[in-house]
Amino acid sequence: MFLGEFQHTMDSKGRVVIPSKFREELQQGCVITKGQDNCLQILTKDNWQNEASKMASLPSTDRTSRQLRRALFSGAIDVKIDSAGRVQIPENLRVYSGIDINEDVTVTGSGPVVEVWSTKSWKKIQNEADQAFANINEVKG
Amino acid sequence: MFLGEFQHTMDSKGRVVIPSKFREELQQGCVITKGQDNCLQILTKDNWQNEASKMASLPSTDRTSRQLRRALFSGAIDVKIDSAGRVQIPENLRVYSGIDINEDVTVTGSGPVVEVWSTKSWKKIQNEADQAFANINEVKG
DNA sequence: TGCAAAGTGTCACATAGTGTCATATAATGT
DNA sequence: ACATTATATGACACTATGTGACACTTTGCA
Repeated sequence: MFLGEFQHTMDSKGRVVIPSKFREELQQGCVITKGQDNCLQILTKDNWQNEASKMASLPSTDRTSRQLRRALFSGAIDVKIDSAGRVQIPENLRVYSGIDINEDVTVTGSGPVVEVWSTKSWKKIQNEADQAFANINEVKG
Repeated sequence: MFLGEFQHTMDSKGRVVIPSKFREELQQGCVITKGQDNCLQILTKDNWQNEASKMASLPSTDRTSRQLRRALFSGAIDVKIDSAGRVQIPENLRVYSGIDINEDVTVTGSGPVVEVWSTKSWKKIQNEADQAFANINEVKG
């Protein structure tokens, strides 16, 4: 279970530090994929296998299934954490997430997955999320 | 399992670089075929055997099956990766995929196969694919 | 046989990616 | 508060990869 919010920067070579609290779970291999709202998701190997196997069972004769498979696999990449606790984010995922070289990055624990955001996008999303959370409490309260 | 998206160009002699991450799995021989939606597919030898035998077992009484089979077998060619990590794409497959000499090529991992696209076509398909993917996630979420 | 076109092999350069280290900053325990 | 440890980040050297160039080989055809 991943929890918390961490500020980092993407270095000049396109690498991002994984918060030390998350490393143990991710150390033996993890997969980065495109997530919702232009964030990136980091999944453990097990978690990824799970997602991927769902795809394998879909028929390749069906256009939508093919498209799903393409989106999932082409948007994913398996990475390993280097000795300084960083992972390399490939070009296409940098573009997708809007994280440029030397820019601020927010890494969040989001239960079963880790999410990586450009800090700009994160701030927007966070406002929305907080708002939604506050409203729910009002209703319940 | 092939993952990721890579930009290359077709050189003046009709060759395309295979991303280094894919080479190990393909090094001991692979087959290029026509794929769906005007992409090209690169399969490992094993995977190809598998596909081929599926095709062979389709009823030859069915017109669609015959067409599929012709496309698959007549469009297929086995290639080897040269010392610079490239494969030669024959004329007929270049035409089929719409990849011209010196043009941009997108190579994607799509689970069990590698797909090769003219970057133009890929951009179109990718939009559709991302859409399909986003919809699924919303339903799940 | 010679010529033209297509394909293959090799090399060198530029750049992107990787590994490592040193310093700066933050977290932790006493 | 202080010392100690862990973590983050920039710098930089090194390696791997991608690309263009070019020469050589093969093929098809006049």
